Amino acid sequence: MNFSEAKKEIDSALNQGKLCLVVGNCKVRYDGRAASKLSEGDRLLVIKPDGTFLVHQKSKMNAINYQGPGADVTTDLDGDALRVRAERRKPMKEVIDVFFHSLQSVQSFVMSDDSNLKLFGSERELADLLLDDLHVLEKGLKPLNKEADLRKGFADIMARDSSGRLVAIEVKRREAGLDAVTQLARYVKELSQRKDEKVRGILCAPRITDNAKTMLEKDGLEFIKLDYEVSDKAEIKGLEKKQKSLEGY
Amino acid sequence: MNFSEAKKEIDSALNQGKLCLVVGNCKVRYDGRAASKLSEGDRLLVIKPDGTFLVHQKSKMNAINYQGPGADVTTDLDGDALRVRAERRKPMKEVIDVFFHSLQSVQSFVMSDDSNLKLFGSERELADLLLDDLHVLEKGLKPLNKEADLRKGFADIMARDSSGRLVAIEVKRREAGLDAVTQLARYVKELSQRKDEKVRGILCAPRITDNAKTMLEKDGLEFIKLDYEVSDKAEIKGLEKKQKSLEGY
DNA sequence: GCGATCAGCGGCACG
DNA sequence: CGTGCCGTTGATCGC
Repeated sequence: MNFSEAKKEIDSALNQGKLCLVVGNCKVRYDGRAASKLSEGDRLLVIKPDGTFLVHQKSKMNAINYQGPGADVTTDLDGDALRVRAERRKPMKEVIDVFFHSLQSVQSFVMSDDSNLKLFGSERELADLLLDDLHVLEKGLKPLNKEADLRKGFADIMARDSSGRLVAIEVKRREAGLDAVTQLARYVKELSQRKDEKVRGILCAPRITDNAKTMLEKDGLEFIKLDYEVSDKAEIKGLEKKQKSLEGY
Repeated sequence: MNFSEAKKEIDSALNQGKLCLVVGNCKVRYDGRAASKLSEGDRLLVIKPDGTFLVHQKSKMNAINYQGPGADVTTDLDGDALRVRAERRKPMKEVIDVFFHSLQSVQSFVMSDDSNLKLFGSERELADLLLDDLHVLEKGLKPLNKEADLRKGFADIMARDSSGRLVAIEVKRREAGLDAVTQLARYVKELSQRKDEKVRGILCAPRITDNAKTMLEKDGLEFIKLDYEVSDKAEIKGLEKKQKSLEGY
């Protein structure tokens, strides 16, 4: 395909707010938050109407080079190559240059789409469901306001147990690692200082790594295994108490 | 475009290890780690030779539905729609069904590409550079990374200061938030317990949020502002000591 | 707009 | 293989 035709096609697509796909052999250069070079190879370039700019190789899920929504895309005939540039200034100045040396295809499409994804099984959804069934965790647990105590990030669920102690509950939709325990520990620490009372911390997840469990126990926190099913409607399938509090350290 | 022709084209592309692009109006359903529904709209489907399966809407960087490398892709004429399915069993059973009701384009391409990205400015690179210039952080700091202290999760750099105290240094390539402080605090805590001596913790980043700085100071940790430039070769531009130790808590 | 956190995170490196 | 953690993380939500 001819470069100047290709340039026209891309420019026109950009102008009309169409999705533009370019396949060809290219080099890529990026300079911004980091910097990168990619030597010649066949790639797919996707340019979306919102400025999204994706350079895909033949494997892997993620684009090898990219620019998010809001990028300014321009084209230029640069000697024996067609240069497509995506530029951004918002977080900081960033530039991607794609130098096409040969083209397999340039196409553009009108994309009409008003639909939003409906997702089931998010952490938020699980926490909401659990809030309505706190007794499955422990008898006598009474929910407090869900997330209002701290402004700078706090536990998913706050509650009081049957003996009146404050309980911070962190829900994870997948295996909990060290970071999850660290996070809960921070919440418990800050809360107990703020409220000047002992606070329990419960981590709910379908699984926990060995290291995380060790650290959690050392910190006097608790883990409750919580499996769930997703099927149009996120549902809590069951749970298994595995670890009780060690009463401080 | 005709569905049965499209099916043939896609099947052939899959068979020959080509990149396949499909643009058309479709519905999408996903069931796996979570579940989702997406009603009709125009989308781009990218199928890579390694099984990568991406459904892109007209905006945003990330695919709205996807399957990673290793997915098994099949097609089926399903009444008045062309169904393209990506199935995976590896982490767990996951299925995406894309139902095309009309097609704008089906194309496939041979993709020859042996190049790897050269990236400059990664955290690892910054840490390595800093390791060779520890004095810019503080006079008398001596690196001791060869000890390879902990296996599972540890500070980027370990050193000893002029008075012989152990120092854990965490490098962040971007603004440090609460999580970065929490992470460093965990390292320092574990290390001081393990080594049975007081350990200093230094966080190096171009910026730190207010909350994070507050927490860091309360935990007796230190922050050193560390700017850098990336230009073909990651370079440490300068630094600014901002916060000194508060001598334990 | 900043900040904290989630994500079907993905990907990598190391044990 | 698990596990920790970085990422040009991106995207969302609350303030």
